[in-house]
Amino acid sequence: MKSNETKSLISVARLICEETGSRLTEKRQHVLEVLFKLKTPVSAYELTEHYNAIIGSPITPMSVYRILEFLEAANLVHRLHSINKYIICAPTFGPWKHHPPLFLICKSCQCVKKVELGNDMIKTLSQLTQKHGFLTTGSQIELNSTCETCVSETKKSHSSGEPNG
Amino acid sequence: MKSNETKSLISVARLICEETGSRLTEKRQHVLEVLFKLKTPVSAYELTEHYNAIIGSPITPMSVYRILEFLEAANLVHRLHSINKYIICAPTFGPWKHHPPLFLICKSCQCVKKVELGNDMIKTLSQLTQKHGFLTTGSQIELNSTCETCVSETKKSHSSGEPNG
DNA sequence: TATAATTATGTTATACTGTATCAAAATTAA
DNA sequence: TTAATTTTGATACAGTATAACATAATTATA
Repeated sequence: MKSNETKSLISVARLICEETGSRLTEKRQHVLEVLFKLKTPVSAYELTEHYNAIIGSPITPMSVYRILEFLEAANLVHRLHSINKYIICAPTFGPWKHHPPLFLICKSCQCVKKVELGNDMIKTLSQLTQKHGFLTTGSQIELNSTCETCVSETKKSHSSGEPNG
Repeated sequence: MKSNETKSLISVARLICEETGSRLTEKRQHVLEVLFKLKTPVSAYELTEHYNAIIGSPITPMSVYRILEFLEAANLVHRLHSINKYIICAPTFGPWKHHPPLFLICKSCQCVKKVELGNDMIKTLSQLTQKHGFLTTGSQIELNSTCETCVSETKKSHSSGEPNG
């Protein structure tokens, strides 16, 4: 039993595919659904495991890579280069042909937060990239840092004086 | 015969290491020198090949990884997460403990441009990351896009109507 | 409808990337 | 000199990504 959210996701995805003359096959749908359920970013191999656990018919990493490539090109999935993982990207997250969001990625626990940039920020960034000979559209920004949780945990283990072994 | 630039690089690196009580060993020096010569970002394995080609004594990827980790912690080498590559970072490029630069990376040819951000830009970004529970210091920003050269080359091959096979 | 062309997936193999582990060597501290 | 620490050597292996070719499914064309 699919949720309404999932149904809407699939129908939007189908529209996007039809626009470009490509097909939203069953496997591609399933990959989207699995990513939608997970919400959190996963590697292609992790996705393969989840797929095989959730969906009836099995899939190989090779197919997953191909499907991810397709979905990424269709702006339905986003690839986080810094951590080699994938997350669902539309329609809940929305496309960003002209307004790339900022992805905050924790170096330690690899949690991710998507942040919308303000208009002036976008403008400044666009000017900067153009000035240096890079395309603005289709760009994606990843900021690698450390999240509060990981910072406080590091502090704890340091201040408590517990041994590392 | 080492250039003056290389000599100054090494002496600065030595100072940084001495500050933290660590050692700038021969291998570490060599890795720095190879990266300095290359200027362009390389993977750990590519670096290994260059090292073995340039330097007399051979090195294994395992050692290269360890040395890169060390040099990165010392702010002498920068790791570009998005493309899993390393570039020299000091003293020519300078450290950025509190003012992370923006790295423009071409998805197609993987060329890299380092861009200094203005003070207001830094400020806005810092506020944004803090607001979302991420650390500001030690962060690094990578923007994946396409460089002008690759854009025009794509256009050329498309407009000329030449077949893809 | 039959045939050809295109697209998508199956399957296997393999290359590339990164880390764990333990041993040996080199350096520093006592 | 001995002990502790740091660095490197060497091997194995886990994880990531792609190449290549075969088969199946879909679409286009006669």
